[in-house]
Order: sequence, then C-alpha cells, then structure tokens
Amino acid sequence: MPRPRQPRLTRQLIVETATAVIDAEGLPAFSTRRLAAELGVRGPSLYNHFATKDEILDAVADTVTGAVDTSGFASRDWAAALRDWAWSYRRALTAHPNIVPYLAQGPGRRPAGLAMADAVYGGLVRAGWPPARATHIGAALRYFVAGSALGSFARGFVEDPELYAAHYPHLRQAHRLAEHQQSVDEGAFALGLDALLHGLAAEYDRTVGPLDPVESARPSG
Amino acid sequence: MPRPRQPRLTRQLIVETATAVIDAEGLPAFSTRRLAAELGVRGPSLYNHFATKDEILDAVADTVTGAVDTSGFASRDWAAALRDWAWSYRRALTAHPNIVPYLAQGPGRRPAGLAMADAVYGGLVRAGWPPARATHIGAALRYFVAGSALGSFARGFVEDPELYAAHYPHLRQAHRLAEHQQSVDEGAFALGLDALLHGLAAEYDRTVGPLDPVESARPSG
DNA sequence: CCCTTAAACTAGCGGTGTAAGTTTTGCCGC
DNA sequence: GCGGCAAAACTTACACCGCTAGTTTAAGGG
Repeated sequence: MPRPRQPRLTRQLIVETATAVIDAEGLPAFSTRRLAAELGVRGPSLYNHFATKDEILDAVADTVTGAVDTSGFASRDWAAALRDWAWSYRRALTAHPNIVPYLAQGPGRRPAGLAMADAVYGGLVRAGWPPARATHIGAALRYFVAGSALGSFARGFVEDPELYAAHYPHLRQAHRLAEHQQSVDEGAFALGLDALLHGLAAEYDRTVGPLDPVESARPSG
Repeated sequence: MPRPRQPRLTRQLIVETATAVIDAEGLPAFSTRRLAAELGVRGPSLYNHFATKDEILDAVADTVTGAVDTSGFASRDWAAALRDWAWSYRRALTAHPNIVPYLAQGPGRRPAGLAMADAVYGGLVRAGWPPARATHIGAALRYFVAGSALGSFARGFVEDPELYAAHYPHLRQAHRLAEHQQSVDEGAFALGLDALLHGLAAEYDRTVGPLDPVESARPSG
C-alpha cells in the first residue's frame, strides 16, 4: 500500500493513540508494531513522523506534564502555590501511571517539563527563597510527587493473606491495602505534603521571613 | 558443551553479575544473553537457576533492599528511627540507581522489601501512631526516598546552556546542575526529609503525644 | 554400576526497534 | 496540463530479545 490520498497518521494522532495503549496495557506492551496496528498501519510507517520510539515516548510524557498547572506561582503565596502545584502534578501523573517510570527520569529536553521547573523555581525565588534553597525545594517536591505516582504504595502489596501472616507479624492487614488503594495513596500523599509544607514554612520563618515578611505575599517581583 | 565437572553458575553469582551489568550499563541493556555472556555461558543456561528474567530482577532488587537498615525502630524514638531509615534507604538505592524503576513498583513478594515495611509499620504503631497513620507515614517516606533515587533531579537536566537561555529565563544556571549533582540531590533530600519530619513531629504532638507522651521514647511495646 | 538428575548445550519461535529500498500519490513550477 | 519531487505508506531484512524444547554429558545416590 503506497501513499494514501489522505495521510492516515499525524503526530498528534500517534501521541494520543500511544497514550491510550500505554494507559490500557502498560509500558512493556507498548511497541511500535502494536501502536501501528492500533492506527491501522505497519510499524515502520511511524518513522515518517518520529525518528525513534523514545521520541514518541517523550511526546507522550510531555503531553502528560503539560497538564500540570503552575499558575498559582503567579497569583498566590509560595506555600499555597506549592500545594496547588503538587496536587495538580500528582493528578496529572496518576491519570497516566504507566508512563511515570519513563517520565520520572528527568525533564531532559521536553518543553513542558522545563517550563514547569522554570515556573516553580522562579516562583520560589520571587518569594524570597535563596536560589540554592529554591532548587532544593523544587527537587524535594518532585521527588515526593514522582515517588507517589510511580509505585502506588497500596498496589505494590500482593493480595495474599497467608504471605503476611506467616512471616510479617505487623503486616497482617496488608493484603487489604489493595481494596483501599486510592484512599491509602491519597491519604499518604496528603499527610506527607502537609508535613513537608509545614516544615518548609517553619524554615521560611526562620531564615527568610524576618528579612522581608511582606514580599512573600506579593505575586510580582 | 554438556554439564561441566563444576557448575559454573549459582544463584548468587548470577545475582551479583546481574547487579554489576545493570549498574554499569542500565536496565535496558540488561538482557539474559548479555548477562550470560558476562558469565561465560549461553543465555538459556540461566533458566536452570531462575524461572524468568523478572525473577532475576526480583533477586537483584531484594538484595539491594536487604542493605537497608531498620534497626533504629528497635532502639530509638520514632522520629530518629525514621530519619536513620530514610537515609539508609536512600544510600541503598542510590548505590544502584538503575534498578530503582523496577524496585519502586512495590515490594511484591520480595522478602527484604516486606521485612522493611513490617519493621517500619511496627515501629510507628509501637510509638503510638494510629495504624492508618502509620501506613500513611511509611508510604509518604517511601514516596520521597524512591522519588529521590529514581530521577536524580540534577542529572535530569541536559547540559546545554543555550536551551535554557532561550526559553526558560529562570533556569539560566540549570546546565550547571550536573556539575553539582550529588550535592544538589543530597541537599534537596536533606531539606525535604527535615521538613517532613518537622511536620510529622508537629502532627504527633497534636494528636498522639498528649495521650501518652512517654510511650514514644520507649523501644518495646 | 546403573539410573536419575543437574547443568550445560543447540535450535528455534515469535516478538522487538529500526534501516533500506519501493511504490504510489499529491502538489508545485513551468 | 504535465514533469518531477517530496511525502507517506509499503515490504523486506537485520540483529537482538525472552523463552521453550530437546539433547548431551557428568555427578552423585541406591
């Protein structure tokens, strides 16, 4: 089959379909031939639109990251902005958990990931955090969000009561974690995020706040 | 070549060599044939000792997890134990960063991972945390540690000054992150862990401490 | 000493990413 | 209108992947 009258593939269609395949069947099941089949096409045709498989994965990852909202850094105080951002980030990743192991390796050259890092870092510096501190805070929050989306804590435990009863006395109820997966994971995230922000606020008051307490509430800078 | 006078493979040797290959060349480069070549053997011979490739990876992951020290939960107060554990956990993972994406998906049936979860959860409950809270805290710390080991924040940025200068005004210095990778990642981890523990201590004082403030310092329960 | 089992082998299946070359179509300049 | 070029699909092929099946030989127990 030669060139069709109307192109059957576009970058956008490929990315959308790739996302659907990864969401439905996981990263290991995602192959160029599998994706092409889903698009009614043969594997190599994809290479008319992307140079490598990784380039497709990068596009998927960037689309996912693009859904993260960092607008709080322009309008709210740093702590509220961090909280909003972290939740938005988590929602974006948990909506497509199977791509997270790929995405979490770093922003690389993906524009959405870099724009996000830029917004967070800029917002923290504007609020008065020293640049090195701002880097650390952005990284720490990223660790937490990526870790929470990567391995759903609850899903990671096997549903086999006997396994725990035999050897792990404190984990007798662990086989029930899967039932409450979402509430366990979200509860852990909420608790951890609150604790993190609480600790950061204390640090801020101790080191930054006294110098110019008003600055942190002003959006522009 | 038939059965040799002295077996050339043992489970331990396979796991050690697999760890070395993964450390040196990354997860994608790790194949059964590659591993077998390193052992002076043909790929399928491995299947005399392990049923699947994943079983080898599980063994590697479990060995890494086995290096984590949870002894603090038996001798120190909960906050100090958490801190010691988190650092030990981080050291174990960053010593073998390439296996982290596999390992972080959950403990599954791996004994070392389950023993670790058991020790942490048991220690927190013994300190007076309500069971649901103990689960959340263990999960939150795991998120943070796994995230920090997974995507080294600093290494994730490309060393290309022009990329940042052109489009991401606040990241002008980002290309230099790689130079200071270790200090950036460790600084971010230290800051985040301190903030987390600070916030948890406040929560503890608010909800658990008043009931039986002495209990938390006693190791036995 | 035989016989079972262990531990290596070879051969091969179906799958992978991707390079190379082919074919047909759409479109642009003459 | 038409020649020619680029685009977008195709087929073929290569080297590698995890893993199965069956074979060979040595080790070790009855």
